[in-house]
Amino acid sequence: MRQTSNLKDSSKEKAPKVPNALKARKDRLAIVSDAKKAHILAAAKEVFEEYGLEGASVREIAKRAGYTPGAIYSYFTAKEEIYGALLSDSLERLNDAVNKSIGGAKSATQRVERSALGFYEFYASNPRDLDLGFYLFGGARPYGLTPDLNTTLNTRLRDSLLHFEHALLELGASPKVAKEEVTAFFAHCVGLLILENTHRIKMFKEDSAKLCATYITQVVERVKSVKKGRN
Amino acid sequence: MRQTSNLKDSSKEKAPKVPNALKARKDRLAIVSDAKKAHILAAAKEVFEEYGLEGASVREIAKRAGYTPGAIYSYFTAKEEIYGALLSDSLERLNDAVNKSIGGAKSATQRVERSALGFYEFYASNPRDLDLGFYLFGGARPYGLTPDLNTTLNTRLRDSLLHFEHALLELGASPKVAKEEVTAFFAHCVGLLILENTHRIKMFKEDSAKLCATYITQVVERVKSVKKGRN
Amino acid sequence: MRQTSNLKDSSKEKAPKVPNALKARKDRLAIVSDAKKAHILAAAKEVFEEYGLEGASVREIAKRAGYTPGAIYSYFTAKEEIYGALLSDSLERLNDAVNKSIGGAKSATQRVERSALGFYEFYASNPRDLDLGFYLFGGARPYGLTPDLNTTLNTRLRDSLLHFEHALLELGASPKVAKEEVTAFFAHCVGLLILENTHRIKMFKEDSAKLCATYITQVVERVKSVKKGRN
Amino acid sequence: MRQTSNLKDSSKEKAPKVPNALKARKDRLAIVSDAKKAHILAAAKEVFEEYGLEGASVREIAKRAGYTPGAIYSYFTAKEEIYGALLSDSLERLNDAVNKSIGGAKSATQRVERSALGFYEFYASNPRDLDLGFYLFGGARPYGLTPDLNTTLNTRLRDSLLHFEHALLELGASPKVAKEEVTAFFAHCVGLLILENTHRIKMFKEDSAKLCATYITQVVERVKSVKKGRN
DNA sequence: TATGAATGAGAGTTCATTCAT
DNA sequence: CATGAATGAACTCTCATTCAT
Repeated sequence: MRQTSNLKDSSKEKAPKVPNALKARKDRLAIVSDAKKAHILAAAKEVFEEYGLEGASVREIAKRAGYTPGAIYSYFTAKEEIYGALLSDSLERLNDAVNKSIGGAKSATQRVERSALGFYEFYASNPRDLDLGFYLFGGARPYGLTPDLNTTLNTRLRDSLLHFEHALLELGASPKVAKEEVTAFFAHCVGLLILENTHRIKMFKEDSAKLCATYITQVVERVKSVKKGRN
Repeated sequence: MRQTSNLKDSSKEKAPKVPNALKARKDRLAIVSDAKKAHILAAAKEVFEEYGLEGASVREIAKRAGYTPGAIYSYFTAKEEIYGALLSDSLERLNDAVNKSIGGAKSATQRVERSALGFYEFYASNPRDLDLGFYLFGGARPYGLTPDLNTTLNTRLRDSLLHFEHALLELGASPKVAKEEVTAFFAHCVGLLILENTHRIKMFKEDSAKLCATYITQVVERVKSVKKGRN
Repeated sequence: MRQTSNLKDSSKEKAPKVPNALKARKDRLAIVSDAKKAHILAAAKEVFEEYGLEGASVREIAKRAGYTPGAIYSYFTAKEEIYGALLSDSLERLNDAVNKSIGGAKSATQRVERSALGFYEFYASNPRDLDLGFYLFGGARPYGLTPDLNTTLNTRLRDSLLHFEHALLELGASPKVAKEEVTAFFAHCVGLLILENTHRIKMFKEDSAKLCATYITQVVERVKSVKKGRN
Repeated sequence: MRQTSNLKDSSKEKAPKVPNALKARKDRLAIVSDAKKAHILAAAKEVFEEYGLEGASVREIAKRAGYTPGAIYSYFTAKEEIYGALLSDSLERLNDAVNKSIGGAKSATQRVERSALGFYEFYASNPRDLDLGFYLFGGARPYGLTPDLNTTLNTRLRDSLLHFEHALLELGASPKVAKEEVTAFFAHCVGLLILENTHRIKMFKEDSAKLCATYITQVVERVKSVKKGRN
């Protein structure tokens, strides 16, 4: 969990104005608080997934975390804040996953493929995060996030696709084409994931992972062929 | 609105056993009743769109339609029935729109393009229907529709894409490929529409209608080239 | 059904002020109305029995009688009036049953036995009437009968036990003893019937009809022995 | 009120692992909670008596106890649970009353008389408990008590009459006769109490307490004379 | 007479949130 | 920090009754 932490980077601080003993105590408390917060968030994640955004109740979250409802408000000021924290954390993990996926890629083509697949696979194998992210993708009613947080979250989502865009450029796509392909890929992904995740895909009896791979291949081919054409 | 009407075609009836006056009165009442039902559904559509599936309340629907909450239950037996009626109607209009779009198509290629575009454009230009259909596409928690209705609705959705599938076959696609392309197109569409409709697409600064057209062109090319390859 | 009828005894009327034709028409209408009323009451009886006094709804009564709820109010001014009519009718039938039971009794002893058994058996074999009568016996909340009707009904109930009282006197009981025995018998009956009718009697694994017969025998013996003692 | 208490006997505890302060606080809260629960139950008892089982509303109970409706649900999970608690408590007090009544009885005859009278008098002097118990006696529609609770309550009711049955055996009655007499007495009691409690007894102008005493005397005589006959 | 529509009150229950302790 | 109690508003839905037609 990577929600904003109470912990501060304490290195390089000199001439503390607050006595060191007091400070240490504060840090200790903050660590404990963070751990409890994370515990509540884990419970909340389950509940949000099980009951949906509106169906989830603070009562249920509290129960699952082993608290009374009131206690939750020591850590979060409102139900919506919990959702914000959860979403925030989810996006961090998405970016981590994409970064890791690109890891050892040796060619531009590989970078294109792995960044795209990394994105898809994160959500395919973490359906709960798809549910959470749904608000961002547009499926759910806005949920009262602060405009600031909203912007931050959108940026982080965009970030997760930057590697893909860069790799396309590397592969020879024009900036315009790259942007178009990123958008189209994102839409395609969202569509496939939704269908897959809610078993609605069975309607068409297809395997969404395979379809995604096919789509990525097509993107690569398109970009390469256009480049070749220009040469 | 196409919900099952109380009206019956009364032309060509001779020697009525029931006095004409009575019958006429019943018809009149049925017309009024249908109109009122439609009026409530219109109000409900707004409310569902504004507040989402779970956020919408019978109270609000009633208020907007100019009724007390209890009055709604003269027309619908439960909140979910309202949603069902709305969704049902929406899918009928979707099918109408697709049929109309194919209308004067002169070639298989045109049939492919128009059936796909017809689907896309219906939702692009009727965002409220996208919201309604969302349950079917998988975005929201299931909403307690009866299994029967659920099946019916899924079938109607599938129907709206059958023209596209048939046209692909006509164009030379194998049944397998046709199915895959339908699924992929559907996913792509859903993704684009969601992004477009919730203004999330701006994030990528692209025009989703254009992207859809591009996608359709690619489908046509793919199918044609595969066919050519086989020849 | 013996609810107050619209029919009037038209014999012995001379010099009618209203033309005969009109009168005949009125009578005809009244007969139809009575029949319909009776039909509604029959439906109501079922409903009251099935759902209890408070659980019964005008909607349900109307549905079972093949009417819309509003139509009921053409025949009864309120739900409670239906109950009153039902109760009234029930008591008339109770009195009929007791009278019939005494019919061919040849001795005072037989009259005691048959009047008591007649009372018990009416309710034992018409459990629905027991439910109805329950208000009178005290089990249910008062149900808004008019004081007039209330008095009438109480009187009719009392009437049904007068034969028993008279027979006891005949058998030699003093007026005081006769009254006490009537009251005690009534209480005993009510208790047994309730237990029997609601299957609560099984708790004690006894047969209430047998217990009632036993009780009546005891009454007869008591009265006879007291008389003998006095001689 | 004897509903399951939160209080635990804390005497004789040594070396508490939980700090005493905390424990004391918990106990204090539990006492207060119990008192409040009792207070709500008292209000509920009034309301149930005034409006009957179905007429009583959670809103009214809350108002009378000085709460908002929602607050009630901190103490009871459903309206029916309130009724169950009330009935449970009532039956405990009934058993207490009967036990106390038998207290100093010196002979079998006295035990018969006192156990029966104890039963009668409990309800005669606690009319509200008669109303409550009515469901058990069969007067009202079943009220959705859990089958478990239902069984428990029936057992407790049966318990309250066991002393009477045992005393009859002691007096020389055969097991069969004892059972019959218990059942008959119970029915007689229920009948008398209902009549007395709803002032319906006035109809017969008799004193139900006197009638009950008379009935008990008769039982004793019957059992004794049968025994004598056998000797 | 009978209908269908509508009302207004009220039912039980759940909820996010607050707050004294 | 955590609790248990409490609030007040909201929820879906049902009811007896009225009334124009």
